[in-house]
Amino acid sequence: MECVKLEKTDLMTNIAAPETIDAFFERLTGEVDRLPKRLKQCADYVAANPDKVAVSTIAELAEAADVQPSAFMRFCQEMGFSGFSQMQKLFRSDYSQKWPDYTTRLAKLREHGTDSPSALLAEFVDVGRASLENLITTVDPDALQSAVKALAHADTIHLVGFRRAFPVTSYLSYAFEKMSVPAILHSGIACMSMAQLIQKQDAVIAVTFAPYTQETLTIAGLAKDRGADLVAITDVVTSPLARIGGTQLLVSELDVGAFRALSASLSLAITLAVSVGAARERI
Amino acid sequence: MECVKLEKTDLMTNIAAPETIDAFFERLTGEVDRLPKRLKQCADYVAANPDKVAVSTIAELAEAADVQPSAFMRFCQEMGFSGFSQMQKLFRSDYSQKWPDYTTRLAKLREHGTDSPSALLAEFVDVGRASLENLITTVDPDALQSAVKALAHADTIHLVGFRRAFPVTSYLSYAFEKMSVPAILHSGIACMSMAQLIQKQDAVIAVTFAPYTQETLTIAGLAKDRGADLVAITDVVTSPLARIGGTQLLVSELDVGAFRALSASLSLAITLAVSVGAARERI
DNA sequence: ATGATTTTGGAATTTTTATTCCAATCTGGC
DNA sequence: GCCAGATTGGAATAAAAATTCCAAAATCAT
Repeated sequence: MECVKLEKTDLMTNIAAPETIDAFFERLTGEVDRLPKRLKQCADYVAANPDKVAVSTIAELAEAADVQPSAFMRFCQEMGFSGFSQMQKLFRSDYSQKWPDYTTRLAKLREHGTDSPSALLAEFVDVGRASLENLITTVDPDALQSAVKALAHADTIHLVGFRRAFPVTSYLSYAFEKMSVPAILHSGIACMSMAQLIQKQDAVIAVTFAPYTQETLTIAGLAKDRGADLVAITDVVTSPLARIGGTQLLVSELDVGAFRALSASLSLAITLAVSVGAARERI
Repeated sequence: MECVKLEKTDLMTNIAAPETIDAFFERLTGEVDRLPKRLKQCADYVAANPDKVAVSTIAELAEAADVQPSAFMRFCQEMGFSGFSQMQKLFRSDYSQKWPDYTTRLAKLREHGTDSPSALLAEFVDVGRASLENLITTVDPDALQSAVKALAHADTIHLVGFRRAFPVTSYLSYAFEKMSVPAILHSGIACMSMAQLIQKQDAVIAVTFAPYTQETLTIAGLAKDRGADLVAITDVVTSPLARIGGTQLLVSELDVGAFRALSASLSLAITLAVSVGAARERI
């Protein structure tokens, strides 16, 4: 392995920068032996702490690797980047890879006219997978546990969620029925409110995502006033539903264009239902 | 080293900055109602994308939240920080914690206790992902294409699916309504059949999985007899629904115990809806 | 409507951070 | 031990980012 150096154009000696983290590490492994001491220190540090690169300044990294900032800079260039900033950009985007910008991706798909149904399906599958992965970080195990507890002790469980949230509540309704757990699906048929059915010893599962459905908020508020337990399934902490109180279960679902996947919400719902069903058997 | 301004005590503006992400969100929840429009936009964006805060500049975040950088700055101060940098520091320290990958986090959820709700959640998430991956291979692109074509040319689209399939049809109903596509959800309310509404020029999306719902099969058969187009979403080729004819879209959903995930079916449904919506616009 | 008060957008300023440069220091071959 | 080339440290500079400031716009109470 002799080092071939192209002295030619000292200007553009750029051997394309790695475009993925994998490519970066591949290159790093190949190069690490022929790096001088200080640069090797950088390599070792980055290999051991890849996550730090995204959120630190070059000075911090240099200090942590026990090296001068300029040395770290040279390391970045040695790896094919124009400098630290470019390398950091790669590390930052790799993290957000789980949160890609599907909205613009879809727009791109559209303008190319290649929006075949199967391409769209691939998008939704991708988004669904990402949402599911995300679900396990946004849902707090303790909150889930206490939601189950509250629901297991309720006389009757009320299911409240309309429009986009209706698939979630209707699925819950199906699951509870199958397990003989007394649950009422607030269906909104004939615009009749079933809110007055909610008793103190009952519990309510309310589901709504932005833009929030007023009716759901109203019923949830009413339930809280009556002293019923409330389990709120919504998207973010700033959601009006989350602020009513009760146990919050947060699901941030990604969307493709104007439509949100429901995979994560449904998975959370069925988990809740099955856990409650099991818990009630034990009582 | 923090210089705490104490001279101007016009308000209790010197509340200590949140020291954990949880404290931050708690504060955010309490404060969000007080915030004016632009600042609330910041709050919503941060609540929905906490991860982005760690790896973006204030300008990037401001743009994403559709706000001026100075507004975002004010938001940070409103939350008790001296400025954006201090707030970012908090988010950055939290960032490293959640770097472990999907598999690791999943394992962590599982070890919470075998029959705990979170273990079950891990299970459903896993199964959902697998179902989604499977979906890509089981759905035939040509079948999907011709389903879209049939639905795009229909006068009215009828949505038929009960019990476990009802979340799918109700979601379709929501999506079609949003896109102003004429669709009727056969709800089965009061056991009234809406089958007689189906006309020759209409199309029917029928959804049922084992054990198949008789009512769905009946309506699908009737639709076929009348000469309406039929799109069948079901699990296997041997399903009685598939044997009625029409375009088949097969979804093999995995299950956890007695309960099947719905992620794949929902994703297929929304794909169908969006494709049909787009196709009808082009006509 | 009217004026007072809050909120906002955008440019100006300050601070921080990345990058370059070069002299000092190593290293290995003779 | 000396030289040539490679490597390093640290100061100097450039670039980018955060923060402040203030006039314009919006909102509110009267």
